[in-house]
Amino acid sequence: MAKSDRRIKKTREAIHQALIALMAEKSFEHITINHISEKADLNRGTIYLHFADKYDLLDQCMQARLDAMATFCTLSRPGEEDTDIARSLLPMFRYFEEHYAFFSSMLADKGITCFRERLIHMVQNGLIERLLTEASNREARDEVAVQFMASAYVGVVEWWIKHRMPLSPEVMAGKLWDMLELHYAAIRLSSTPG
Amino acid sequence: MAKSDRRIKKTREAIHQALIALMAEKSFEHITINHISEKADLNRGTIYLHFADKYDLLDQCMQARLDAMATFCTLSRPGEEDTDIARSLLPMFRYFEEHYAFFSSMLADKGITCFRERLIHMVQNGLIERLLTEASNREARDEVAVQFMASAYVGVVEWWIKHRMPLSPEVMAGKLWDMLELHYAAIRLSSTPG
DNA sequence: CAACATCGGTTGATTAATTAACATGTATTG
DNA sequence: CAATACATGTTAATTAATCAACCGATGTTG
Repeated sequence: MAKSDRRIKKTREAIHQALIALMAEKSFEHITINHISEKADLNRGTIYLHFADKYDLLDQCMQARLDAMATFCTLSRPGEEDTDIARSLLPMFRYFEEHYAFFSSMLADKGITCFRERLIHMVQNGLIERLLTEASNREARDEVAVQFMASAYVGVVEWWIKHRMPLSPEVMAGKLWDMLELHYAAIRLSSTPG
Repeated sequence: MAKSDRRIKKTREAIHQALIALMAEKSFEHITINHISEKADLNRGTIYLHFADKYDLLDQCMQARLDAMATFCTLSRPGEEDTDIARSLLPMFRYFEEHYAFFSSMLADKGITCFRERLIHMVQNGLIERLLTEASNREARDEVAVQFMASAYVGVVEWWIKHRMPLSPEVMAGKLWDMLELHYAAIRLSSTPG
């Protein structure tokens, strides 16, 4: 990762933004390197200085957005060691709202299958596991329960984005948190009876 | 004018936009080259590759906006040889509305005196003279009348911008055109009596 | 007064982006 | 089929932007 040169950051971001903009117009398979270079106002060869092909570009673009989302969620949480994912939900929905064009394209494009899996994976590692590995039940983590909650989580997010965000981030964060908490309480009850 | 390299255009535009953004925050005299380079996300030395100092930058920035405004007004006029400035008024007000931040800063900053003069000069050359030099009275142009109408024109624009655009571009274009036409008719009557 | 900070302007070495060509493949079309 | 038009990668030479210094001036602060 060559760092500390503004040109690299600007160029990569311009290419990313061009791809995102084009994906709002047409499907990923119909987008060409020429289109991207024209939209980004860059020489076509410049793209190959940073990306092997358009699939590599899509891969890096996805990962960059997901990483940015993750840092955005953790950074905008004042309570540090709370391991409270409730505070992460609202920033996450706000991030989705802010980058609606990107996530909507990613979820709508039939040719892109890995994005949803990545999102689930990120939710698993970053959020759900924190909840299920609290001090009380750190040793008794249930992989199936993690998968269950992460899938439900992402499913709700997907519904919200595909339906053009009919509810506010605040309402969505509240609803999702209520359901997660409800299920979490049920897990605790069933695993430690009496 | 070194042309045909995208980097030059992008860099110059980034510096221009940084200056415009900073002028919305503080007066021109309090803006430093450091501020501009930080806001534009450029190396400080890069600015000196394009501009002698911040005054040269302001000069070029002003001229670029005024030139863009002129071409925008003429380009968005379908009727070619009509010499009808009425069609230019609405695009002009729309251009002002679009670049409100820039023009508002330029007119508000006490340290900038040449901008209003340039605007008047542009209105004179580009618009008013067309009106007053029609076939009927091409030889009998009145310099005082030109100055009169151009000043009135710019004064109306200045009022509109300084008052935060309280009326729509359509209404403003209509009002200004009515007043110009009224005065023009009066001139014709007084110069060719009977 | 001396130490310190900041800005303006310049410079040299380095790195990235640009242009304009390649060669190749793949459709489309007359 | 031949011609045409694009799209994909790659390349060499050129140019622009970057970084990290430098210097002198100016101004602040202890």
